[in-house]
Amino acid sequence: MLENATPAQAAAIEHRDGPLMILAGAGSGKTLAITARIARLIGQGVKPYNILAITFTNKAASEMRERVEALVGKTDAWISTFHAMCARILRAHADKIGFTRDFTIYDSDDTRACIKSVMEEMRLGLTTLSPRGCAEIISTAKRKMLPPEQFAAGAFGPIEKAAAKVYAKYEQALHSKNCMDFDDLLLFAHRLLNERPDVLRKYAERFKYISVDEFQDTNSLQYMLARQLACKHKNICVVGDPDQTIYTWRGATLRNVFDFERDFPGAKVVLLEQNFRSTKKILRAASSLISHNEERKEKRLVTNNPEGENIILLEADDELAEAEHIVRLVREFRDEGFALHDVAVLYRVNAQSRPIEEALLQEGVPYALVGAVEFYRRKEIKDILAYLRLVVNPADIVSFMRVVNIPPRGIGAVTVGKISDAASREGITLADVAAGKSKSASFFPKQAQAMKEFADVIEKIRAVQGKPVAEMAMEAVRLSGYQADIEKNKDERTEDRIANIDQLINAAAEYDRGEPQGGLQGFLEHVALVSDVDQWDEKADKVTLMTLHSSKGLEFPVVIVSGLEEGLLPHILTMERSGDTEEERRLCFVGMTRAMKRLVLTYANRRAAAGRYADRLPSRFLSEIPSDVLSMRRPLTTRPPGGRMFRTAGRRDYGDDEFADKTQEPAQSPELLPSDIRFKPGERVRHGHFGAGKILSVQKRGKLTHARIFFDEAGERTVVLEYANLERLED
DNA sequence: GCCGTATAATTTTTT
DNA sequence: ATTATACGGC
Repeated sequence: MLENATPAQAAAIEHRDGPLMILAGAGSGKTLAITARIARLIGQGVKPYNILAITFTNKAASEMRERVEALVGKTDAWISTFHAMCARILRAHADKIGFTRDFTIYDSDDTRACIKSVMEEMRLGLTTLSPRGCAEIISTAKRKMLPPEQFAAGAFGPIEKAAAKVYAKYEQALHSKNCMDFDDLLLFAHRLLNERPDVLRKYAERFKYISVDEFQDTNSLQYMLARQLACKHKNICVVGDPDQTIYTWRGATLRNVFDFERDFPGAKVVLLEQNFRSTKKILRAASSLISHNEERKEKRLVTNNPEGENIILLEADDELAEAEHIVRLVREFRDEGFALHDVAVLYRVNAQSRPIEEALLQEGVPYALVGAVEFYRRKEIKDILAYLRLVVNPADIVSFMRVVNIPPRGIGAVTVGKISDAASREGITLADVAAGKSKSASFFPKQAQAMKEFADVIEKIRAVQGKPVAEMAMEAVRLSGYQADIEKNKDERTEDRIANIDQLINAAAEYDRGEPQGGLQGFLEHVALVSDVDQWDEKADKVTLMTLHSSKGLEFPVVIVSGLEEGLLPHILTMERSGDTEEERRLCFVGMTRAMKRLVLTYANRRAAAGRYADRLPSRFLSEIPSDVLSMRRPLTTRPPGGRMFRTAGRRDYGDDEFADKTQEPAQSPELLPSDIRFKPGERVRHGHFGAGKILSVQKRGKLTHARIFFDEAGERTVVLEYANLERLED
């Protein structure tokens, strides 16, 4: 490998001891260099056990592992993301920070759900603060390592003050339920290493050689972790390209790059400036674009590659036409001799994939969608996983709330409220309350029965623990009633849902094969951190579709960057602050520099957003590319404005409805009604959900009795006395 | 009290 | 267009 390396690459690969920073331009072979260096260290007698390599994604981690193992054979080196590494360390030492080793990891959806339920419990008006916004504020605070009290002290304005209160309650909720969110993984790992010298010593001594890839996209907490781990041997190698910083919205900061030289005096700095990937024209276009960033250190990027073809600039009427022309171009490239797997279509937002998918489907061109609605976040997948998570951690409140009434078993919002009240009042888990262990709560017999059945389902799945995870997953699908529910309520999504569940079981079986010792706990962690099935097969002959963000670190002979429009790239939500626009430019730069031989840029004059069409202007980034490397390609065909060639979405069948109605059973009336519904106006009562109030009026309506009640906190409401289970209060 | 339907609100990128 | 919430029915 050294034979073919440039002097700069060789310097990076041959560097052995002491801190090293590789500033590597796009396509300069940085991943190759870092992999070669690790392989060389092992070849020189360094034990893989003493090596830690941090990558940005799990995919990158498994690729690096494959490359290293291809060179030196199977290894027990740690090659993973920061988050996976932290989870591994924390599992081993969970007791030292007040958790147990089977803690649950919340992804961003779980986190939001948890914050939402905390806010509801606090009866906080959702008008000032959305759960989403609150989650964002809390995450930012955590990344700055501000605990709730400190954040509260510095909170400014009503929104931050409210968020600070939620933050404190949320932390409590997570901790008491043995759960952690993504930020906690980093935070607690840092705290553990900081407060326990014995633990720090163990890892700092073990990891004699550390490398961090995509260093430009690490946040300060991650950098601190890396520094802690490198404190003993100081053999840390960081690799990055400031021009490819595209995750500042997640806390990434270039300060790490500047701090590195300060924190590791005498660090060797290697610049990789030769590009081995792209043609001269592609590189000229990308360089010209990125030179428009003002907060940037000038960096050269040169190549000995051929001049290459011009970049195709494609204008389309709307996103449907854009998609059709993309498909047409794909066929042209195939006729030129490119394989389908040579082609990638990149876009700013996942929603852009849909018209492109439809066009590819229409023309019978196979494609692979990377990312998108991540597999493990699909509804039915999360439902099944929630059952499995409850087996491992019965206190997991988010999973409990998620599936306690999925499939519907007659446990609604009010009952759920009672369950969570009882749980926090008595200090027992939600699952305990469902199993009937609460002393203080009272439920209708129907609800109590349903809860018991739910608790039994969890117990029955637990009984299969120890068997392969795939079998447990199958049991969960069956025992939960999910399978029966899907078979009963058939609709147009049924096939998809069944396919997804099959895929989940496949993924579990694959996990069982790869990690026979991992168990359910290991599988759930894998799922929480991996976010997508590692199914993207580069060898399969398919066009690849993915976001610009996910394309980082990859390369393709042919790249089509779509949607170069003002408001989309740069994205509208980033256009207010100029710094953010610079990040969008870097994002565009990342996309363009994925291309080896051919590059296509596309934009549409109109695009549907939120169901409505809006006119679009070409992106400012297009004007920053020299026109002599561009070839304009106008649409070959046009169609009437707004006209659609084929649309299947939104189609509805009404014909079957009346037959469906006949097969439906009549709704069952509750088998038991509270005996005493004789309330009169003026009486004070207590309601399970709305609290205390005064009856204004009572009115018989058919078989049921409606009462108008003024509640002290909830205001005026109408309730049905037969169902409301009111408690009479003395004046 | 739960459930189905009508209405309103919402759109970035990912560990 | 899709998804969360509000409302009314039983």
